[in-house]
Amino acid sequence: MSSPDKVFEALASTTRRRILAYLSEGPLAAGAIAKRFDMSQPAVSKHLSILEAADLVWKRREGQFVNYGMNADNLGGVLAGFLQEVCPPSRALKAERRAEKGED
Amino acid sequence: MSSPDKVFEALASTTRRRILAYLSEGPLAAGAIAKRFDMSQPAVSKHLSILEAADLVWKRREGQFVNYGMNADNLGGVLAGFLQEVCPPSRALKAERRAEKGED
DNA sequence: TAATCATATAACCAATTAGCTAATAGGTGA
DNA sequence: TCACCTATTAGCTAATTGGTTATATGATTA
Repeated sequence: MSSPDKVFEALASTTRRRILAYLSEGPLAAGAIAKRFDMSQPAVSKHLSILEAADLVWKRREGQFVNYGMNADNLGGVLAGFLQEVCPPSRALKAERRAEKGED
Repeated sequence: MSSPDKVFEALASTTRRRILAYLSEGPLAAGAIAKRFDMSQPAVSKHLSILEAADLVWKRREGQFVNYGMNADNLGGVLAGFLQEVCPPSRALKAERRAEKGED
């Protein structure tokens, strides 16, 4: 149930995009994420809650810890949907393919 | 020379994403764009300059008019680049392909 | 040159954002 | 229960954003 509005708002912050990139390597507890960033732990917590509201990450309490992980499908879906809406189809898809080349 | 930072900042505004979608149908003069949106002409002008700074649109003066058009390649490139950086590759690309299906 | 049309810039305002520290809540284990 | 650790929420501030109206710039035409 994540609106494109929330996703793009979430992605507008460089810090949040870096958190996502960091999470792409695998799930982590909130504190472990905070340690990597040069800001207070509450600040990171707020960023995580914005990412969660956009459904870009999931969250699961495990004992004292709260683990976060990426929702890659949702991110890909929203961005691809936007590209489809906004790009003259042929050119847009070519650009994606160019970036894909060789992967997978 | 458009940084991802500027692109994501530009895309953070719903109004700007709507302007892009509108421009995807073809180039238009600033005034023609402004008429479609329920806000003042200066406000739209400012949005256009932010889109231009992110290199998401081009701008060309023609007589009294200033025409704007999309830079679809740059948009696609930045978003695809980000997906590559942030998504566990296999899943991310599958999501893009799902959205592409049938197009082109 | 003066009048007019199309855009952009300036100056301002209200609302939002991103950070901080301090306080609170949730969970573990002596 | 108490002490301790982890994480979130509250309350604050400074900076940024997105809009406004008024003014300035640039191009055309009489």
